[in-house]
Amino acid sequence: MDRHWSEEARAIVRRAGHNRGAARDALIELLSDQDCALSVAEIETRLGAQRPVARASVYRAVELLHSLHLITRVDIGDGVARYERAAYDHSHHHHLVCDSCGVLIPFEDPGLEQAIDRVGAQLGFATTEHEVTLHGTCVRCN
Amino acid sequence: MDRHWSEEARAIVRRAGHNRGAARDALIELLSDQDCALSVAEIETRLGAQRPVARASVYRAVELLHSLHLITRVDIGDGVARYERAAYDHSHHHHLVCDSCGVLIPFEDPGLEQAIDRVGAQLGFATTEHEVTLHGTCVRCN
DNA sequence: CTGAGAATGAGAATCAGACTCATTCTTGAT
DNA sequence: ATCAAGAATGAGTCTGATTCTCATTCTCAG
Ligand SMILES: [Zn+2]
Ligand SMILES: [Zn+2]
Ligand SMILES: [Zn+2]
Ligand SMILES: [Zn+2]
Repeated sequence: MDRHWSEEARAIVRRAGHNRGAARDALIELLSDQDCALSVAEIETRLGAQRPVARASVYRAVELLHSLHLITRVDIGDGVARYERAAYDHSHHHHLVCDSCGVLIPFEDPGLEQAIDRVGAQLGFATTEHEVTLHGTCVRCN
Repeated sequence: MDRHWSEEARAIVRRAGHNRGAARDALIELLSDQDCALSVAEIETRLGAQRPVARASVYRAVELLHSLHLITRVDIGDGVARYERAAYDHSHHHHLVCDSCGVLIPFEDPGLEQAIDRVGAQLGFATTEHEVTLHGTCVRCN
């Protein structure tokens, strides 16, 4: 899906002083093909279809990629963290969660982003990242 | 702090068909005195100072109050859910989390709320609740 | 006052995520 | 190409939050 992202991600990881590793490379490749967030369990399962990868390695990899701002963490309140690749231009989406069927719907909204930027600036808070999640019922469920 | 809220909360719980219980009443009383969110562990400790309350009871109570929209759940990404009372007029605040010192700073922003309402409406999504969290460094830490 | 049903308490069971350490892989240097 | 040092990985263990179970206690309508 996004070949450029996976190349860039590997380059940034190396520049940060890390050796290359099969598990992390496979994870980067997997995330580059996704349009929305995956949980660690989902990542582990999908990678395992090709070559088994230890859970600890998945956690280590997402932690590193997240600390380098290469992926964003999505928390929809079910106690399971999800991760998805971040765009270089800081463009990103947020999520609607249907509490009835559990579907995760991504959306983008410039007006919302502006409002968030304004809030951080007003309070003198150096915002590095933000999370927005809407809960409710989707069109099919209501 | 907000006597009206605790009375209203108990009335709504009863109307929903639940008997009264000492543990839940104590929890409601505690939350009515708070300005911002508390974790289950914090609730348990503070209640225990007066009369021991089982952890399971705290979890049951916050689950019920949350399902009745009497409290809102705040998830700042540290794996610990926090809860705070909700206002009747649906007014509420969101949070800034300092990733350096961990402080939780509440804020209100009408413009942000409008942007969120607009998004849900545009996508035909019946929004019941939403969560916004900004991460970064606070004034003292940056 | 009583009984049915609800709430509570204590502890076990789950589950996500963090940690440990022995083994394997990368990579710069020889 | 070879080697050693340091990094990454895998398998399993450990922790901490949340959920589940069930016996006991409490609430409240009758
Ligand atoms: Zn997404
Ligand atoms: Zn955003
Ligand atoms: Zn708050
Ligand atoms: Zn809001």
